[in-house]
Amino acid sequence: MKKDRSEKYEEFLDAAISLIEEKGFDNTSVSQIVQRAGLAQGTFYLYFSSKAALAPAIAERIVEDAMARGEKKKLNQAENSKDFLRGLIELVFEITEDYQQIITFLYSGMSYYHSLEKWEAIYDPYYQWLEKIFEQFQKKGELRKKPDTTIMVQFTLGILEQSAETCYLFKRNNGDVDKIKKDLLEFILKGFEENTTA
Amino acid sequence: MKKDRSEKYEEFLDAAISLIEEKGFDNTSVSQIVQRAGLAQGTFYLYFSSKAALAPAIAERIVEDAMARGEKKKLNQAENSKDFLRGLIELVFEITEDYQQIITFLYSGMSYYHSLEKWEAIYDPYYQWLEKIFEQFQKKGELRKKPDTTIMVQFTLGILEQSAETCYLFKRNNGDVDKIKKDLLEFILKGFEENTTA
Amino acid sequence: MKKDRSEKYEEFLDAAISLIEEKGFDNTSVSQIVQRAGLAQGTFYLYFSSKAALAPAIAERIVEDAMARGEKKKLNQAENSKDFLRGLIELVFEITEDYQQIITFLYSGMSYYHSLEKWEAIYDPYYQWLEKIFEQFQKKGELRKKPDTTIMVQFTLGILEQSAETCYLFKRNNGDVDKIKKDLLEFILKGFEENTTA
Amino acid sequence: MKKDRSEKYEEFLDAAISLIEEKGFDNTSVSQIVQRAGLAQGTFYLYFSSKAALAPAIAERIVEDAMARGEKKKLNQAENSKDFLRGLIELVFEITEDYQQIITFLYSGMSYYHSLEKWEAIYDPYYQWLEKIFEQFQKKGELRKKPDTTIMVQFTLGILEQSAETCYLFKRNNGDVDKIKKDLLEFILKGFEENTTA
DNA sequence: CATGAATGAGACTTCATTCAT
DNA sequence: GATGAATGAAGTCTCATTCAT
Repeated sequence: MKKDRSEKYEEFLDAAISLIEEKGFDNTSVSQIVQRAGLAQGTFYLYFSSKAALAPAIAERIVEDAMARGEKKKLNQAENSKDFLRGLIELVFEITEDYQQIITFLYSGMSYYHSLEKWEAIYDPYYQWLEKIFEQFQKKGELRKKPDTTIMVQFTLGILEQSAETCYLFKRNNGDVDKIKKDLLEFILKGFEENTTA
Repeated sequence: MKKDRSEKYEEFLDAAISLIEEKGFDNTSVSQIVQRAGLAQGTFYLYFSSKAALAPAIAERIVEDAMARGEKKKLNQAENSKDFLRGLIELVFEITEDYQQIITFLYSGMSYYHSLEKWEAIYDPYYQWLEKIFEQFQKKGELRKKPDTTIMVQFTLGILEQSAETCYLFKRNNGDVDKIKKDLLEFILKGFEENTTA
Repeated sequence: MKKDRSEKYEEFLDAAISLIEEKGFDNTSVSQIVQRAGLAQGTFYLYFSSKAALAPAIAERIVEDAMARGEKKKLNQAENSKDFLRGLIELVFEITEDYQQIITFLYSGMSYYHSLEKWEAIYDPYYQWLEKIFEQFQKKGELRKKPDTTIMVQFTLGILEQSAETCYLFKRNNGDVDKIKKDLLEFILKGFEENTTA
Repeated sequence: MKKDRSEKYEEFLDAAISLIEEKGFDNTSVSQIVQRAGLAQGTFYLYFSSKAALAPAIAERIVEDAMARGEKKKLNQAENSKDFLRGLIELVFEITEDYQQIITFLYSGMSYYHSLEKWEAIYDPYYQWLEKIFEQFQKKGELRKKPDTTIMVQFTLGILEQSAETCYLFKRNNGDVDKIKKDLLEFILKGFEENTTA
């Protein structure tokens, strides 16, 4: 089993992600995955030690995708915290729309299939990257210093993910997605912004 | 299949919840459930039409439990919004600690096993109950009017659940749970409180 | 378990026959039968020692029904062999139309569920009754003497049942049922009638 | 699932036929079949999509067997209609002796497990083959023209199958099987033969 | 007599994984 | 490396039958 992404590794991952997004992890069989990938049953086990090994691989893929999109959006070059947050909101909503089911599965599958350390290692770069940006704006004096950036990232991602999920899962608030985003922006800013009124 | 909660219905539910909490839904078999419940295999199907029918039943149970605990905590009689939120934070953290895995499963199982309408019907009383309390404090002038209570509840529950989950799943912030709760309180209040400083 | 036909005994039999006719014996469960009969699960076993005990009871019912219809048609008072056969053809087609699936099941279930002697005892009155009529016409000189009446009955019933079954099962020959009946009449008469041409 | 008769496909079919012959279709389980075939449980489903898929496969096998035996007997090269019929009687009795229970099951299982069209397609070659032979003798002037060959075949097969079944199922007429065959021959000839006496 | 909740054996089927080619 | 037929354990669910009320 090689982990350095070969062509077939990626094909299996693509197939797996699209199937799990459609039917959930447990309702997706290895044979469906290999069929969609157009490869042979046995070949799967040349690239993944087991079906369960897909979970961290998928998480990795999503984290990388999120960061790539964030950099394409030039989040770290945002002029001010408001613009940055606006971009982050877009990012989280996009990712959630694309990987909704997968993400929820990843949360539920985490503890059973793998060690938590493994998961933390996977998500760490993403968190670190965001913390760094928050720090920038703290230094610039746009954001408060009190909850440290770890917490800020945690809270921000928390509401954003949950809200995006609610938006796409239950299609209530339908059409008002933009209003939700606006409310979120305001809510988070109020929570973290330096009191500029004083 | 009778759904009016009989003694055995509850026994099956107890067994199912504890097992799913331990191993996840798909890794829990009906035979394990009946074994833990001390009943016969066939009896299970007298109370649940299928294994999948457990999901909404569990959700119902949790919602009822949450509301019962909330009422015991007299959340709706809180003197001010700060006390109320403090209580709500406690509530969400407690529920999450007890039902952590189950809740994540419920999110992931929703779309595959049942209609969204069913889920909304189950969760509705809980949301309504909270919205009503938020309204009280809006009327008292303690909370802002702008994001309507639906959104307030959604955001508040969103960060609380996500944060509690993060706390208990990854045991980082360990010991600092109290600090997290304090930060959450402050963050939410800043986001929704009427500017009393002016 | 009483075998002398009580009201409930007949109700179970009615329910069983209609269900088996719809879905076959093995796809019909005792619980479906009691439900259609409007009685309780346990009550079934007061009237039938087991599900398998239905088979001979049903056969009995059909044989009785066939003979009752035959007597109502006054088959034994037919003026000549042609009229008699015409009536018999009608009878077999009617019975087959009403009990099609059941009859085939009875054939297939015979050997597994019960002793052949039991079956012969059930069908015997029917055969005897027909043999007696054939004899009348033999004595009158309308039918040949050579294949004895046992064989005549066997052959006649054989083609009639098979043909009726084919007509109703495969709906080919559709509409031509009358033509089939005419052909059957002619065929059987040619086979058994005394050569009146000489 | 491959249907092109592989070695294992035939092994499963052999095992299934012998078991069903012994105990009937519904009393035969897939595990018994695989056990008798000496293969694994899962392998069965590589060759048959379900247990029900056995039914048409078995029918196909029997039809092919019947035609192969018929050709070996050179039925279509019979010198006259009498010889042909004698051969056909032998054939039907042999087949019925070998596949007695199976054939009855096929009749009863037809409607529940599969579309009638499927069944007709399976049996069609057999009927066509026989019709062609009957036609030969019609053209030679040995058989009457009036009931068309479709009907002739239907009637002939009808009595033969029913009689053979009766012979082997109820073992009455025991020893007299030859007499039955003689009577059948005479009966059918009388029914279809051209009046050569005139 | 009648009831119907409870039982538990057993049926069908799926699927992750292996291994000879 | 790649293949895909074969495996057999395990899962969900049904159902004939019993028995306490």
